Amino acid sequence: MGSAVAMSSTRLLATQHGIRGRTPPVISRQRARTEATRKKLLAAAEKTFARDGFEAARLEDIASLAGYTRGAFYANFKSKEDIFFALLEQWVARRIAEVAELLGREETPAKRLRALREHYVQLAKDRRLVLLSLEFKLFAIRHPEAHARLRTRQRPLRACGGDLVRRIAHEVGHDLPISSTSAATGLGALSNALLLEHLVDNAIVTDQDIRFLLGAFFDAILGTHTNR
Amino acid sequence: MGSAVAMSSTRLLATQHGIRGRTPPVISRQRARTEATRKKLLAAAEKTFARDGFEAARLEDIASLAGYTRGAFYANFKSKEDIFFALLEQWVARRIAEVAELLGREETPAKRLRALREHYVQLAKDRRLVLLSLEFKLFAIRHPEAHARLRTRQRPLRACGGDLVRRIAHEVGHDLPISSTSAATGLGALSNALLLEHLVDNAIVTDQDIRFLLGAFFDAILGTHTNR
DNA sequence: TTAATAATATACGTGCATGTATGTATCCTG
DNA sequence: CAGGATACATACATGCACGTATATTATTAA
Repeated sequence: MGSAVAMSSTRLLATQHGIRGRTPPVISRQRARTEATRKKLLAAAEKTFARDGFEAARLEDIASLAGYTRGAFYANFKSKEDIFFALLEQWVARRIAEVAELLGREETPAKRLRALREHYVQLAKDRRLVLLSLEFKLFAIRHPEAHARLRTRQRPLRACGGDLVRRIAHEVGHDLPISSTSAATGLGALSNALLLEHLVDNAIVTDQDIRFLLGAFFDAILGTHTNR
Repeated sequence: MGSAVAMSSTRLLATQHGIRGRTPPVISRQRARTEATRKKLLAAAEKTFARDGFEAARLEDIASLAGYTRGAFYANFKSKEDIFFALLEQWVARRIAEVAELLGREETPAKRLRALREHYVQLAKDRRLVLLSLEFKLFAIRHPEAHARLRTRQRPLRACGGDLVRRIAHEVGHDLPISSTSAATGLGALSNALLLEHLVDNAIVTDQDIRFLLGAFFDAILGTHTNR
């Protein structure tokens, strides 16, 4: 909708023609529609993969959850693997943005350190996030031909998290005893694993347990000794 | 083959009759055969589930890996779920035995503490173990109707690990800041998670990283400060 | 408004893993 | 050694998710 502006030129061809009162939108409605359904399909795939796992997930479910049939799916993606990889890219991009945002939010180094600590605790509350990242990892391990590709996509995220940890550790004058990337990966790994245990048996691993264990691990790695 | 002999008393019926020189085997050869194939099938299932995951695993593969066809499978198990649960029980029993064994091996409390520490490091080297326990957990999370059942089977193992940790911590005079069960579960969780990360990208999480991170976590929880 | 093109739905064919039914060999009883 | 039972294999039926081919609806251009 948007009565907005300027000749459509769907792609390269800027078809000049007598301008009139109502100028066509820059982006054709068709393209907008396509992108919208792609997003809906990706969102639906995210939910479905997290709920059922990659193997058990049915394209039918993904499409219908997005409000379409399988026809729409195949118009946008080649296969289940295809949308899986597309999801991974979206995922990595989002999480990198999230990390960057975290760095800029707090003012003082001490506050940033606390924010990072809290970040890992919060990470352990996002069920979808844990299950999805598990699917990515399991897929990589079990599909040698896709392993390299998945690893390559994941690495920027690892590096990004590692940078964050290194920077914050450096700010508070602490030397990491291992590579910052491993440290960040380790923290994320524990966070994921604890939520998983919590989901399996929340009577054995409680929310407080998670908070405590993650905090202890964080302090052990970043050499800080905050309250508690 | 086996020129052996005589009365099998397959189950309860101790058919008394004139005893002869060679006393018969208590277990009939048939039962022995059955148990042998069950074991082979379970071993094959263990490999297959770890390699492909529960969903992708095919009964055909399990059977053939064990040296049989699907006929033998269905003679011993009702379905894929059935062997999955059977595997879980075997698994829990074995790991509990393993933990008990660990406790009795070392002499002094200090040695036992070190052995426990090393135990978690070694845990992070068993690929099949990690992938299988992941499958169990994911299955529990994703199948509400089976969740309670799986949780019930897992709990003795958790309790057992918790006891071990508590006992050893107590021996060296340390008070655990959280429940011993959570502590043990947390340690196991980190161990699993780190191996998983290592399998995904062994350039980012190296063997030394795993050893260091696990050690740091262990010391943070059990309050010890051993060398490196 | 109409013709052309893109987006999505419907219909159809196919493969594959499951489960069952039946056949065959091995083992036990007497 | 014969008849019956048990362990396993082979053959068959079914269902289900996938992928493709075709039809229908929405959008754009003239």
